[in-house]
Amino acid sequence: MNINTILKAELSQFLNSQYEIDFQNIEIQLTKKDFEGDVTLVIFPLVKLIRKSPSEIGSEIGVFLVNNSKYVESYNLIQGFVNLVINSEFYIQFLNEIIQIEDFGIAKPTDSDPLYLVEYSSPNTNKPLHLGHVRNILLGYSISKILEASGKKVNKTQIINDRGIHICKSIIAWLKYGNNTSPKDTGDKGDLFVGKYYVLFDKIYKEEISELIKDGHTKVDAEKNSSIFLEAQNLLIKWESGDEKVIELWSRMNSWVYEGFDKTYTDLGVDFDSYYYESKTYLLGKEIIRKGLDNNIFFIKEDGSVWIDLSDEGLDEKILLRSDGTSVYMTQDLGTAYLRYKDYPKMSGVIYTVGNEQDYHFKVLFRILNKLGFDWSNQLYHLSYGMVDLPSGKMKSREGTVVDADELIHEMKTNASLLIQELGKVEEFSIEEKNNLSSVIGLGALKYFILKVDPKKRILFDPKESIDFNGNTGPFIQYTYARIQSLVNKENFSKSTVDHNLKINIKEKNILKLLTQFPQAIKNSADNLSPALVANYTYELVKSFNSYYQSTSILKVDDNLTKSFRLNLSYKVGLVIKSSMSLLGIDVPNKM
RNA sequence: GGUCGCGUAGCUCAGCUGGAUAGAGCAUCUGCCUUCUAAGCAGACGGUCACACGUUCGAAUCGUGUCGCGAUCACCA
Repeated sequence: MNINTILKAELSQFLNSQYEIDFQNIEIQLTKKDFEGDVTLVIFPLVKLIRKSPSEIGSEIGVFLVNNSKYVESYNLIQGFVNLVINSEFYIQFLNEIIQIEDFGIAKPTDSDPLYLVEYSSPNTNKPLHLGHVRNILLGYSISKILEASGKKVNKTQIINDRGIHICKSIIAWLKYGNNTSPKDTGDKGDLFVGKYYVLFDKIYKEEISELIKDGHTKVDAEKNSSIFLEAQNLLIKWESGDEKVIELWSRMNSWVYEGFDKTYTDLGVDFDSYYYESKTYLLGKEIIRKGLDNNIFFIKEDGSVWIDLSDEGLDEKILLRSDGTSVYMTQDLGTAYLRYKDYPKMSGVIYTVGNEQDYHFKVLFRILNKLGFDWSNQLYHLSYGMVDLPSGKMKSREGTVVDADELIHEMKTNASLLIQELGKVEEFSIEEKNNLSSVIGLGALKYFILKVDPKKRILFDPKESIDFNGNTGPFIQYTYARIQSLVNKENFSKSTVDHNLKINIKEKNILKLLTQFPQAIKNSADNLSPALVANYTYELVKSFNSYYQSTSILKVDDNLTKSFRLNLSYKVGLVIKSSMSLLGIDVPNKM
């Protein structure tokens, strides 16, 4: 039951009978604050068609709707805007309708719904996850949930960058200085353990370079001739040739890293349905390039490297295979894309959650796939998001100026825990309950902080200033949910049908108005690939409810009908908050 | 230099496909806990929507240009 569609139908009936015009696109929007009314019709578009003044048309429509529509109580006309007051009956009917639907607004996709692959996280296996990954992971996970809620089947996936020179660097440093230890020996988290050797490699590499420069080499020359670098390069060649010892070592180190990543994913409350590995797709990429060469889509330069020329499309030449025949980033991505469509032939699209520093890369990737004649190339979307910057500038893993994901999660929980103690609301909680609550609130704050911002905007994160727990934050929303649970539990509430003739007040109407918009909010969020829309919707609803909560004694009325209505309303708001937060991957506590 | 993105209150951000007097939070100030949880509520203060021109009944929103910030244009990933 949607008031907009009802009104549109009634209006087009009016226009048909009075003026014999068929006009479907009547604009209906929410009435602004400070004006009386619930919804507003913008009648300027009709002025030209009907050739009457806005005020004439407006009052004709207003009178018609008041007389003919079951739900329009009154109207007022201001400068070409017809504000309609919708009656209590509509809202109560609406509430009665949705109270019966447990997951109001949330679709449950079936096998017949279109399938989308959402790729996110996509880490390198040579170092731990950092704040940038956290934004990526939260965005990807949330958008998967939102797509599902809007009726699409989703397969959450990642491409794991498990091969290449960067892993070889960690391996070399470990071989030289690792004394054959494993994360178990040192007690480190696996990804952290391997990351340490990556940092160590870089340190030695830099030392060797400056030595070589001292000895008279140029910088470029020194970079190419550093012995540790040559060792890493040599290792990569051995890896590509399938050297058993190297492969064994490589997969052992990777497995440490995966263990570490899994821990972080669990902490963040995200998961995946499928995994792709570059080590398994880069050869396929090479094959595709060979075919492209046969079809003259690519060309070979004198040194043997393979390129594509996109200069006629405003892009430039792009390398696809190095002169030594080894693959580059693009090679792997071509292979991965192809493999995915082989695995899921009926797929309706792939969404790549990758930072905006790679906008150009994806533009080129999609163009190449198109040139290769894959008809699915226009179903690929790059969900591009802005970088997370620190006050000191960009995060650089090699320089150690990164905010480590695990540390950040830990810190958020600690801060939440301190606040819980301070507020002293949970003294009767067990240690376990307190820990759980700290985790829910700390993570809620972190997730909401990141997701409420438009993905394409960059975020400035100051590690010194911890994320807020007041105002437009995750904990604020969680708090409101907890209050509602408290009401519901206190009364042993069970849902019921509310009497049609009850009159509702302004605040109740505002809340119900917002509830009617929940499905639309999800749809907008899915269409724009932006969890921020869901986040902001939730905040509006929560604010509105809080105001109601504070000004109305929800439980303290003599009239049982009114009390029942208030409880039903509160209960439903609670459910919508919960659904909405779950689309952001945020849990809500029953008590806090 | 080319391309892409961003620029809204002191700070952090909303503002959906153009609509009325541009909205929140933080910070500052004023009230409100013997009343369902004060992580809250009500209010005050705070704006040349970077700038200019254009499109039209109407522009923060669309177009062009200028300025500022960022990203990118590698035999790195």
